[in-house]
Parts: sequence; C-alpha cells; structure tokens
Amino acid sequence: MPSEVVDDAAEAGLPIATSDAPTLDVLRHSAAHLMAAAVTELFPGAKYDVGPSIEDGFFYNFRLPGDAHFTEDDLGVIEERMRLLSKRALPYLPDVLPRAEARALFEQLDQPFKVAIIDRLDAGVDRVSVYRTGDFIDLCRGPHVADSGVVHAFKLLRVAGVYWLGDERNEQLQRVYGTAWFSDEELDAYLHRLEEARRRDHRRLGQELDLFSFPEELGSGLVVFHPNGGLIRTLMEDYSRERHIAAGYEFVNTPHITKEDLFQISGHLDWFSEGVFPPLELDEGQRYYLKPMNCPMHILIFRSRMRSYRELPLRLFEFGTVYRYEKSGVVHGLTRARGFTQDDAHIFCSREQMQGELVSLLDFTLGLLRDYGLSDFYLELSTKPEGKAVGTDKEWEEATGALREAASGRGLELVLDPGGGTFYGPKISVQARDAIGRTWQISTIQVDFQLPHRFGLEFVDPSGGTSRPIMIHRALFGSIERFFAILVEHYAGAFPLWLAPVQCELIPVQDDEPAVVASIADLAARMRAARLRPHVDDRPGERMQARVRTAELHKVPYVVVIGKRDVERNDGMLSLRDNRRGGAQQQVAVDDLIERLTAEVRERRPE
RNA sequence: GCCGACGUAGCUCAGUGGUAGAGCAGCGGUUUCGUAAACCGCUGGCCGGGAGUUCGAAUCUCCCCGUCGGCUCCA
Repeated sequence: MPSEVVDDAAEAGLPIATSDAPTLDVLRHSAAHLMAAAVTELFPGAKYDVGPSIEDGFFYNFRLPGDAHFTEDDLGVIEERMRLLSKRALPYLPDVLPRAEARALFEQLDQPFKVAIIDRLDAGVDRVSVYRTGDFIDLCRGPHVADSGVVHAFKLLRVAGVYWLGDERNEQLQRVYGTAWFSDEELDAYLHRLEEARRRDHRRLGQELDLFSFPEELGSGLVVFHPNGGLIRTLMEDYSRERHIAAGYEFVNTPHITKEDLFQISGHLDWFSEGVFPPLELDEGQRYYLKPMNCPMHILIFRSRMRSYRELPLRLFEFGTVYRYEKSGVVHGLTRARGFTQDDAHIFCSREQMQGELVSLLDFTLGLLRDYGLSDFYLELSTKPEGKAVGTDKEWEEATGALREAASGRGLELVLDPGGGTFYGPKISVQARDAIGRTWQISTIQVDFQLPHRFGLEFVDPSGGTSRPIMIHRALFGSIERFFAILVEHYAGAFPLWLAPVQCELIPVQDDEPAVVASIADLAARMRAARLRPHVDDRPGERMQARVRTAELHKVPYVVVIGKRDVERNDGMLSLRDNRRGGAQQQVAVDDLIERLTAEVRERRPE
C-alpha cells in the first residue's frame, strides 16, 4: 500500500486561501485540480471523484460519460490542455458555502461523487469550502497555490482502473496518475529515477543476464532458474545454510503435498482458503493440497515423539517450496510468484525462552541481511487483524508485547501496522531500503500461540508435567525468489564478487599465439584452484574489444586481458579491468590478483 | 478477480485486409586485432492458442492463455 496523503474531502472544512510558500503536497493537489479542469473541458459530462497528492505526484479519479475510457493517448491531450490552462495563470479561488448549498451546487453540476462526499460528512459539519479554477469547481479544503501558472513542471504518467472508495464491490472508475514538481529540473530528475528503476527491473535483468525465465507453458507465476541464476541462488542458499547451522538450527525436509486434514487442523483452509490451489482428488475421494505453508509439516516433526524441555528451543529449518494461488492480476516477476521457496524455520520454545529467542533472532536476521549487502533497515510491527484472527486478546497482547520488546532498543525505527498480523499471531517485518531508496519487506518474524494449541503440542517440563510450547515462525529472505529479485535490483545486476556467476573474464588478445593461450589457461587453472570462478572468452572470430564489451554487458566484475606483449614482457604483471568502476585499469601481479579476489569473496564485500 | 494496454524470429521492434521484415543474437567463412561492437554470407516465424467474419486475416470480431500499468489482495 503506497503511503497516500489522501485528501479526504470528507473532512472538507475551513478554507485556507492560498499558500505563499506552497509545499509539494499543495502543488500536487493543485495539479490534480488542474488536470480535472482539463478533463472536464475535454470530456464534457465527466464525473470527478477525488484527487489527492500522493508520494511523488497526484491522481484524480473520473467516470467518463457512456462507456468511454481514457487511453494512454489521451494523456498527451489532457497534458496539452493543462499546459494551456497553466499559461493562463488561473487563480484558485476559495469560497465557503453552507453544506446544503454546496450539495445543491454539485447536484446541479451533476457531480454525484461530490454529492456523495457531502452526504458522508459528519452531521456537525455545516459549512464546506470549494475552489474554483476557471470554469472548474471542486469541493476541497485546500490549500492551493495562488494560480495555475505555478503548476508547470508536471507530466501525466498512466491511467488505471480503480474501485470507487477502494471497495471491489463498487463500480470501477478511471484514475489518471501524474507527477508534479516546482521546477523542470526536479521533474527531469524524477523521470530519471523512474528510468533508473526500469533499468534495474529484475524481470528485464533476469533476461539480459540469463538468470531465469517464466515459460508460458509453465503457467503464470512459475519460474525456472537458468544456470547463472541457479548458481547465484545456490551461493545464497549455501551461505544461509552455513549461518543457520552456526546459529543452532537443524535441517528438515517435508513434502510438497498433503492430505487436507493437515491444513484443516492448522486452520489454513478456513483462514487462508483463497490462497490455496484447488485440491487434487484421489480415487477414493481423498483430497490432497499443494502446501501453501510449511509450518504444519514442521509441527508434525515436533510431535513425532515426546519432547523434553531440554530440547528447547528446537529450531527446525527448511528451504521449503510452497504454492499459493495469487490472483491473476497480482502476479509480478519473482516478487509475487505462485510457487516459491521460503527459508523457513519454526522455533519451538517455552514461554520463558520466547523473549530471548526473539532478541537473538532479530540480531541474527539483521546480521545475515547485512552480509548480503543490505544495511538500511526499519522494523514494522503488525498487530491483530480484527475479525480475522484466532486466539484470546490476552495471548495476542503477550505476543505483541514480546515482539515490541525485542524490536525496541535496536536503534531502528519501529513503525506500527495495525491489524496487519496473520490470523494466528502478530509479526515483525524487517524492511530494507535498496540502493535507490526504495523499501522492500524482507524478513518476517511471527509469534504463534495458536498452532501449538490446535495441534496439541506439548513437552515435558522440568517438574515432570507437560507444557505447551510457543512457536516462532520466521523467514529471513522471506522468499528466496523475492530476495533474489531484490538483490538483482539493489545491485542493478552487478552482483558482489562472492555472488557473481563469473567473477573474472579472461580475454586473450590473440587466439593463435600458443604462449598467450597457455598463459590464459594457466591463470584460469590457478584461479579455479583458489575456488574462484574465472571464464575464458575464447569465442572464435571475436575481437578483444568485443570480448571486453560482452564482459561489461554481462556485468562480470573483473576482466583480465592477456596478449603477446604481456607474454613477451614476462614480468608476471597483468592488466586488470574493474568493470564496476567504469572499466578502470591497473597492473597487478598474478599472486596479488588471486589474493585480492579471494579476500573480496571471503569478506563478502558488497562491491 | 476487476479496469486498461499489449503479445510478430532467442532478444528489441517495424509491418493496420492482398507473397512476413530489420538490427542484435546464433551458425559458416575471412580477419589475429591491446580494454564497450571487424567484415562477408547463411539459418531462423502455425504473427500466443482456438473459433468466427471475408474471395483473402499478423491486421477485423469473440473466447482462452500469457505479459505490462494500476485497483483489490499480499492471510
């Protein structure tokens, strides 16, 4: 959900005339009015709904007369009209009207959305403000810029269908999005940022770097990793595995399908049915489901025998592949797939151990993410979703309190997400900012009293009696595919050396010089012996320049070019090109080169 | 799921009712070149799938699949 500074016109109240030093919000809100003015001129009979400023821009919702719809081509036309209106420097004129009079006005203008807004105002509101811009009049609490001439650095970006009042049972309106800034320079900079985001798009880089694909025959939201992507993924998993072993996790494996009983008991079929693929029917009418979550399987492992308090905390880890039915319109590359693999673990512990586990878990999580090159975090605490939750208020309070406790004192910003928890418990999400400042939800840590209860889990406590364990669900990458996509975008495809599929491209200047060929082969062998991943570009018929270019396009971190001159000089020095630093070159000795690269890998340097 | 746009060679795209095209990639040859593209030639397509309209469909209509931008959802 993008953070929208919603101009809830329902609060239309006292007018604030014009703003001498308008903020970006004011400017953008004024741009929204200007757009609506242009639209109502160009499309007589258009009904306008609301038009707030949002992050980086603004929008306005419309219903066009008849079955008419905006097309992308209309954006240019509307934009032109806006420029015309802008040049006329039309003042934004405020007025205050008695509520009934305003209602009659919009009734007369045949603007049903505005009438509806007035009707939804609190009973105590008896006066509302309106703004006029040329012939356009809008219910609005302001403030606005002085005149439309201030709104000149803008661009309309896209058109979208939206539900009236955001409720999918309502009719769909058309929303036009735009961006607006005080100066053309700022506008250009913003458009540049959009371009930069497009350049980093993991779907595009996934194809260019031959990392993965979504074959149409496979079905929407289902991915295949190619050798390059597969290697990166394996390296990501290997390091995660190593760290989990060190942190006291034990590894388990579970199947991809299960009888419905399991998810009946867990409650997923009641609470999560929309996300579950339809069942497979067996001959005897037995129903099997693809697993949307791993937790019930791990619970069965816990429950497979009597457990002692001495075994706790029991941390069961699995790269568990799950399948979730995502609505067709929401599938999006690797970040929203229908089949994906979680780095999923469930920690079974006593109530007394819970707090300590959460604290060390959060440390573990942030440390691991930092090793993958992310360093700018904030935390989000999601609380009980009213009406969609199981368990008592007391349990929810305890679990929420424990999470809050663990999250505080981390030196990280903690944002509240009311009602955002799962049906079985509250959660902390770790959010990270990437290289161009976008935020991604990464890790999730959830406290759960419910599943242990539903599955009747218990352990023998020190007194010889039985107690019920607490479960902590946690996925640090979230989903490997998603985390992979985030890294692709964060690094713009130029992975740090320890994750780069090819770490050093070795390029012969001549293919037919035995001494050059031998020198390259020798260097490649020495690098492999040092557990580095060199690649020799000996494609016949390609010139050295073309090979350098290919290595650059493939975002290979380092390039070594060896030719006759090097061999003849015979001083052991090589020409090393650093692709991540604009192709900067330097001379290095072979031993130094290998030492330098292995150190960079060992330290997992982010670039 | 909903609104809109789109789907032509491995990739990026041109082609709007009359014989399917370009660049790159791939393959074959020539070239052996010092840090971002040598040159010549060749191959490559059920124009996403199906049904319809038409003498004739990549092109028009409908259904399905898939992609993109949003909405809703992200439990």
